Amino acid sequence: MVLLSITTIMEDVGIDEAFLDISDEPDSNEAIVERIKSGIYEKTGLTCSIGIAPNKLLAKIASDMQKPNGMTVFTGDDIEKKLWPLPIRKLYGIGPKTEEHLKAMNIQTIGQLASLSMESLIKRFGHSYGYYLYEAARGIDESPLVTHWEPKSFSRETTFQVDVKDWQVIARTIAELTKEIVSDMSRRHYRARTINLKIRFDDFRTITRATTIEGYSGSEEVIRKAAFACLKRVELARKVRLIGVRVTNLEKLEKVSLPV
DNA sequence: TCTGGGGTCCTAGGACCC
DNA sequence: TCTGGGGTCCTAGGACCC
Repeated sequence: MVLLSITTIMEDVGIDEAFLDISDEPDSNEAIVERIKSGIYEKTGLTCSIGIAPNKLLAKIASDMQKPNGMTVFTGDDIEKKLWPLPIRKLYGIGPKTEEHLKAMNIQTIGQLASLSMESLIKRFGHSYGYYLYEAARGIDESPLVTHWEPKSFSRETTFQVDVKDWQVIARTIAELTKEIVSDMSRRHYRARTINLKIRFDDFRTITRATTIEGYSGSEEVIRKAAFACLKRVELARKVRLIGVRVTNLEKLEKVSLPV
């Protein structure tokens, strides 16, 4: 609510982050930051860090630069000075695997990443991600704020305290997870066509199996049966550490309640 | 560094159809 | 009968984010 009083163009990112489009706000950056900080402090007693930049990618990085209770302004002119010296891992979308990969190529900073050609990045990382890295290293990000979205999947998973071998326990767990998912789904008025089962073994190997059914369903029985059909296709040679169930391929039901 | 849960997106390969 | 191209759907796995 604090943030919505600033602007209604807002994208929630998880529980404690958001992007705000303040490009049309008449107040100065400093004034807006002050309103946000004091508003959040009054409501929650918490401080926050704020980044102001021409796009989401840079705003995210900027907000990270002065961590407790800070504010960083990033302009298009700061790319070389502020972005390029940073380690690659600071770039949104670069995780441990890509970091490792790039370091093996002797790329340590975002600036060094920016020295690679688009062709070589696409060759190494595939079309979409290679192109993303090329642009991100230059601070380019045209992605709009997403103010409304629909879920693409519902899932539940659980890790056992002790690795299990007992088929009964596995089956019961699948049934329980399914029940919770179906409850989520029906509360939010969705039905699904594809049911995924995820199993992690005691050696951390993780496999998935999917079943796509004839039409969309929100029936606990139908979805549980599909999950069991997936389970049948798994060779349970090792103990199981984690079980997960996910439904994808969703259809939103209209407010007028339809039979499930 | 190794901890868990709920998500998203991407890629590759196979099946099937025209 | 064989070869090949293009499109779509499905499955399995991987990487990343909060």
